[in-house]
Amino acid sequence: MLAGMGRLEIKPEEHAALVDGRPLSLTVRELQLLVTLSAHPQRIMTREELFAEVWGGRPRSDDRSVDVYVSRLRAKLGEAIPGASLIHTHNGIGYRFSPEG
Amino acid sequence: MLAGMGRLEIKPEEHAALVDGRPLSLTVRELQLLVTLSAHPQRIMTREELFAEVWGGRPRSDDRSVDVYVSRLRAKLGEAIPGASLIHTHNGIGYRFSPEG
DNA sequence: CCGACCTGTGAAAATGGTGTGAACGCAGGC
DNA sequence: GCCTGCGTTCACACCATTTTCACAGGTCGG
Repeated sequence: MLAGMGRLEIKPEEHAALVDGRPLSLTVRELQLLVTLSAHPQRIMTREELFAEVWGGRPRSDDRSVDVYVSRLRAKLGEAIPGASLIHTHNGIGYRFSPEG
Repeated sequence: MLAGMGRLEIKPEEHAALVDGRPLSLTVRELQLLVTLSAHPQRIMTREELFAEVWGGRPRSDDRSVDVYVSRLRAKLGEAIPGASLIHTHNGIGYRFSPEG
């Protein structure tokens, strides 16, 4: 419970994500993506769903924006919570947020 | 109910198979196969049927794809639900999915 | 105008999935 | 108990997808 998650709070209304009470410095897009992912814990979300929520509309068929922002998000989360892996890849489908790690 | 099955939920629409609420990390093929098998509980399905549903078309006469993917599926299910044997071999015919184990 | 940052894109590198052949093991018939 | 046929698993080569990097254009504040 203390390991990995429980340390991370997400407050969309305050445009903030906190680790141990300290705000991460996320860009708007990164935060939107984190909010969207974490709103559906343990649920596998397709790129299309994520894109629709964060960017709006439909992604081009070869659009890699979601992947790139997942990568950036992971980098910042990984720095703030070393060892935690909160965002899981589901090959050929999309991504899944898991509070447990 | 708690032993073996009842722990396993299969949600094709969500591209997921859950054990105790947690998604297994199955590949697309593995999931397709599990979905197909579990759609007909207690029914013996031939390799031809399974191949047609998952791969489409007819298998080559010496095609072992179905067997290999059954093996991979069993491995992942066995890890997630130790002791359960959900997929039964019917020699010379095919495979059968049994929720009871 | 300048510098700092955010954003999306293309492309290279890394990772993971797929199907095949071959080795192995088990079950059933004799 | 041995043979034989089928099922199971392994190892590998090929292909697809994901991850990461570098960059160019845009925006905002000083």
